[in-house]
Amino acid sequence: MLSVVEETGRPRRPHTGRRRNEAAREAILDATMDLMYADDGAEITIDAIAHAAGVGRQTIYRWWPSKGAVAAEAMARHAQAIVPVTKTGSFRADLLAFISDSFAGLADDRLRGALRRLAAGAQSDEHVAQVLAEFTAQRRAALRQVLEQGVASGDLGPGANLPMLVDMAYGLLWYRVLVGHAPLDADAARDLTSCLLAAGRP
Amino acid sequence: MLSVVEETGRPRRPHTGRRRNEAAREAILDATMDLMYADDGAEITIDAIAHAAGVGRQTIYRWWPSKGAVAAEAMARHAQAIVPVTKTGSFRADLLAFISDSFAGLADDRLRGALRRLAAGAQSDEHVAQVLAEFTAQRRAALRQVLEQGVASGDLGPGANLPMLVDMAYGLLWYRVLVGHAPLDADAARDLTSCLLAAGRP
Amino acid sequence: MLSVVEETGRPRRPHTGRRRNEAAREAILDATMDLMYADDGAEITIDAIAHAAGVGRQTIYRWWPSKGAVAAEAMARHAQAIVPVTKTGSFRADLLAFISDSFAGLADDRLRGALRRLAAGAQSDEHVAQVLAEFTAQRRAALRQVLEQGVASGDLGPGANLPMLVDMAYGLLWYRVLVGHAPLDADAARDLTSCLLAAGRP
Amino acid sequence: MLSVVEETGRPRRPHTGRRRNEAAREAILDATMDLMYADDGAEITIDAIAHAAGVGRQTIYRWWPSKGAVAAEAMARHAQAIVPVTKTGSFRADLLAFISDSFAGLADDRLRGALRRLAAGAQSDEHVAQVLAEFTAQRRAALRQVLEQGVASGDLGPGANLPMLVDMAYGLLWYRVLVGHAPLDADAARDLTSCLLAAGRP
DNA sequence: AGTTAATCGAGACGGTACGTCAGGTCTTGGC
DNA sequence: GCCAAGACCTGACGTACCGTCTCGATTAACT
Repeated sequence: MLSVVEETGRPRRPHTGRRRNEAAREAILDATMDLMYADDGAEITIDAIAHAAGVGRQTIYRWWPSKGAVAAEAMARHAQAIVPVTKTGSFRADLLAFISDSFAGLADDRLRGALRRLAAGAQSDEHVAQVLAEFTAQRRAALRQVLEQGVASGDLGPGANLPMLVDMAYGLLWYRVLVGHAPLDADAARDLTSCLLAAGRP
Repeated sequence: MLSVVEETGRPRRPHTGRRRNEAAREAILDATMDLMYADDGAEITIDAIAHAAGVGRQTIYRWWPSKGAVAAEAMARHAQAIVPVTKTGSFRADLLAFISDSFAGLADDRLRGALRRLAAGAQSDEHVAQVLAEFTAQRRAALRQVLEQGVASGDLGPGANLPMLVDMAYGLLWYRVLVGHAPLDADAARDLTSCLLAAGRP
Repeated sequence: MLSVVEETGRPRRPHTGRRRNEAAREAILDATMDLMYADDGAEITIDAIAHAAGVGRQTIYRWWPSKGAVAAEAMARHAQAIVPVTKTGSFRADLLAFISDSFAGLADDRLRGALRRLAAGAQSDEHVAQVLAEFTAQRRAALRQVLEQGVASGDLGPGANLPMLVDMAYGLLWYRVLVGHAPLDADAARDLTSCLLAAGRP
Repeated sequence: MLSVVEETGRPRRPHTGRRRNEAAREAILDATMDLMYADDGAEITIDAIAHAAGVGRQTIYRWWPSKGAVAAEAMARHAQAIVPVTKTGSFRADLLAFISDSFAGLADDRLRGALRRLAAGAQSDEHVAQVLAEFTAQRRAALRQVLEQGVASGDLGPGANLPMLVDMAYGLLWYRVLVGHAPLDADAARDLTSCLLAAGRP
């Protein structure tokens, strides 16, 4: 529909006067995500975000304290429960499904790239660090929920150190994502599942 | 007046003519480490490294392809034999010692900060990524060596998935370093050791 | 505390937003002229201009294509109406006055130095060449105007080759400025005037 | 002859031990002239000269105090009486021939470029200035010699201001070379000759 | 209905760091 | 001692972003 898009391809947002323009805000977050997903390894700059969003730089600085804060909010918007917890009856099958799904999602180069940028950004930007912390906490909680089913079913011992098991699992995932020395494929998912079961065995 | 040091306090390195000046190389790496250890949060600049090392910028660019590569090599130089493999006779004690020592080294905020910078830099700089890969490969090899003693002693089963165990251990370490949601203290070392033993049990 | 000048002594120019800041432009040109007039023989640096003008380097690059172009424009600004055309009634007196004034202005070492830099710069910088061309064209036009009075009064023949006379006059001037083998004093002005009159005689 | 030139095209000069290598000296001067004649407008660098001459930079610095000094000496070597003084019997013809020949030599873009570089370099390098002074003095002497024939023959008056005529002639030449606003063609030579004759007429 | 006020896209501004280039000095190893 | 080679320190270059500032427009909210 031509009325929304100029021939430059830039959406011509309606002015909202003296109230914040939500369309601009979303354009900024969308553009930021696009850039984080981009696999060209290019550094993300405020200029690039502003230009991609068709926005003035000042509009970004008006609403976010730092580039990391923008990236963080953009990531947080997209970090919704990617891996739903399934229940098949068999604990091992449930755990394997959870881990396999988690790994499978990371087969996408662009998503893996975004996570790497997120982790890297968190090391120097407090806002990003917070988003990473919340994001990983959600994931840990989800996995822990799965493992607690294992305790309930007796597949794991009552004294199993669940936080440690969770951290070992996600530790392996992030370690391989960030270092890249080994894949996160179906075999890895199976092996990790076995190790976790053995480590938590009664 | 000392013959080695000018009144400026800068070591007056002897010129080595048309051959690479090893003293300059080491001054650069030392200065880089000093700056990485500095926890003032300041970004490390090529200018800062050059100035601190008493070196021209071009001398850095001549030998390293990027700032990250310098930092990486500086890190690698200091990461030698941080954790010596001990042998006490008991496999569990050896493994616990290795992990405890590894964790203990990371109690230093500045070293942890350097590792975080290293991991973050690896996500956008290919040269840093390579050094991180080599560095972590060394550490994995060291841990694997320890675990193989466990296989030999029968504490671990002959079919234990050693690469997976190693990645789980270092995964946990890096995960907690980079996310910071849980400590790497003595309890964590003990718990991790137990989990690894259980996961690799015959 | 003065409202215009900070304690650093730097004029705190008002920001003009998204429009070019004329005050900055003039500060740049003024600083450039100051540096060109400085006879310390130091090479003029973009950094030096920017610093002296209290301006970022990029602001210079934004508006001028090369260092020479800045210098050229700075020169051109100061070269306005250095030699006013006078009219006394006697053509010979007018011509002598014009030439004498032109020569007298070059008695200043610093102005002569600036012209030498201008001519030298024009040989390798197209932008400077253009400014030099325009500047010299203005001067030639002024002299030609004087000579045309001579044609009108009959002191010069109707077929006098005015462009050649003009070029001979300014040629001598520049030749002596650039080579420095002979002075541009009152005697020289008188002799040149005589020669021009003789060469253009009816 | 192939024994002198490597396949790289670089002359393999014989080493002269602890005595200065004249072949190297000439290679440097030749390379410098080649670069000055080059019409690509590129700045001449010591590196470029050294590389073109197949010489170490130090060998240049050992024998010349500055880049300009090299260029100056190189120019001086080639500045031998380019314009021979002819004698046809007619003073006007002799003068026209001298001026025409002088102009004709400057039809070559590369020679004109070299002269422009020479004049430009003289403004900031004392050594080049000296060479330019000597070179132009030679030319002025040659032209003066021609004009003195005119005085002897009566074509010029006994009180003709020869230095002024000479400077007007060469002034015009250099002015047009350096500013480039008008050509140095046959017409110009003829007009200049006429003006000089008129200006020096008894 | 007119005034005020805040947002928006835009882009100039003063800076800082970048990576490159050239200058001039120094040393090696061969002759 | 001269020469080719090339590393060294220095410093200027032109570029990329940063975060700030102002503009003119647009519109909402308040007279």
